[in-house]
Amino acid sequence: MVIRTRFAPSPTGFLHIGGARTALFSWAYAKKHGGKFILRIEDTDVERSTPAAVQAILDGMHWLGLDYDEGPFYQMQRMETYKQVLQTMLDNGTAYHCYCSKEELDALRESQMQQGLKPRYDGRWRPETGKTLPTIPNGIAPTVRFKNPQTGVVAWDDLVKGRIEIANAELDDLIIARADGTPTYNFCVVVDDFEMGITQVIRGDDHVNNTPRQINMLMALAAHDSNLKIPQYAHLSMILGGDGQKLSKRHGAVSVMQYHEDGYLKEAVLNYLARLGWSHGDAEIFNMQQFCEWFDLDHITPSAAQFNTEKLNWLNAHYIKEANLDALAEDISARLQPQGLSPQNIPAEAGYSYVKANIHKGSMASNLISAPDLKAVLNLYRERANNLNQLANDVAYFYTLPQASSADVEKHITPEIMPAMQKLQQQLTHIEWTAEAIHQAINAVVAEFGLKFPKLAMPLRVMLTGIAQSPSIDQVMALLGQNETLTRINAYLK
RNA sequence: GUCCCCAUCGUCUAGAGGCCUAGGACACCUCCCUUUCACGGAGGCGACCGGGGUUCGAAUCCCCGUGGGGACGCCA
Repeated sequence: MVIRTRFAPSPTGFLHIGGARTALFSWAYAKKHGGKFILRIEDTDVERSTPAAVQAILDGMHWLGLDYDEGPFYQMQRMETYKQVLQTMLDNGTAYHCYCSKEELDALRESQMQQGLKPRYDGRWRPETGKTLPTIPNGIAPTVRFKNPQTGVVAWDDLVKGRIEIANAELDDLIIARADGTPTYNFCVVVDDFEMGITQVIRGDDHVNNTPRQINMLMALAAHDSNLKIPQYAHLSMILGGDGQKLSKRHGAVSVMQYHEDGYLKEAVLNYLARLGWSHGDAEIFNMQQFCEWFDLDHITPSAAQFNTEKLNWLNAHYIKEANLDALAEDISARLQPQGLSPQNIPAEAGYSYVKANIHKGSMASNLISAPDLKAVLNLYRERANNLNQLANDVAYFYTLPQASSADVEKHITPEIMPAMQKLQQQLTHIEWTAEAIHQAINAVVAEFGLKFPKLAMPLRVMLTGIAQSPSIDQVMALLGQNETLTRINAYLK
């Protein structure tokens, strides 16, 4: 049997982290078994569905690389099918018209709640042999309800939660078509999962309660269609926010694209999500190919998982170190643009001063030199970064003049070290511009003045990078370039 | 309220009756490395919700509590 899974989001908002994990698991399950992954947009709620949300979902999936084999299918374009099935059910008596008004239903619910009962439809329009139905009121368009069995139990072996049984007595006759004739969610899901040949329904925990109703409908349909097979169900428990609270629009339910903007690599997000609720022994770091080979439903935890940004950061750091340098440079370059810095677009011959002229409107000296190569810079910095925005921020001083804080200047650039700095500056003018030679030059001055290395390295950091933390200062200088290094030092020597 | 689900370090998890003195990872702490900050390396702290069973033996199975969550829409 060919495995067919689907991801069926409703386009009422962006693709959030929970939806992304559901999609990831469905996708991986299909990949693992050489099956098909189908994308279906559940847009039957005309009020809340928007084209923008559809696009947001598509964008999110595209960013993560969750490609689908079929679809996207839009339920609103499948109306004819639903109407046909609806008519069939009406004809064969598995569904019926209900003329209750919303007000009537609300009143019913309220009184049931007050009596401490489970709110449910009381079946007043449910046809029964020997029962007289109320008189059909004027001016009320009826809804269609599914005639749910009233006795017995519905049961299924949930692929993550195990066997679940629910008494039919707990279920009422749900509305499957609105007064305006449009079908509702539970009905469309049933028709689509059947017609699209879905073999495993992998979805959120919040659908557990819908499952018995859907199975009942499927069975009603099956009675008239021998091809129908009931899919297997796997219900994923939810992802909680870092504080253990449920994620919601107002509570940290961030769009998956937000992670992109916030400086995360898709590899990190994917790896993190894969480990949230699923495990493969002690494996923590693995790529999607590996994941697809390992993935199974047996190792999904049935309990809810809390989102932990710290661990995501750790994975992000790992993938930044592993990233392809060209791709990384492209990404960082894009993150530098908003700051007016575009290292990759600088004409080689224009060089570094070109950038400065554009940023500082000519306020800097304009020695014509080359801007430091972004890839080389990133290679030096990626080891210490766990976020792309942070990384972009860290390397920005290579392309624009840094502004040191007065605290750092006071602390490190003391009058006492100025003679040594002066000497170093002179030495720097006539050496070969390599990290090694620079290192030797600093060492020589340090020895001559009886200092410790950091005594000179720290002020250099502040002068050159604007802050007191950086990679090896000799390497920074080598990359910054001789002219720019001297220019920045001179600015402090006056 | 009713029904359903869940329960191992702070967090993500391993664990399918003896391999458990409960393993790994993130975070945290200590030390090492060191040219600052990071990276990295080595250690450390730290959990089976409670109570009853079943069994020679239970984190693992059963029951009851407790706690948490979900669902009860002409939303999906």
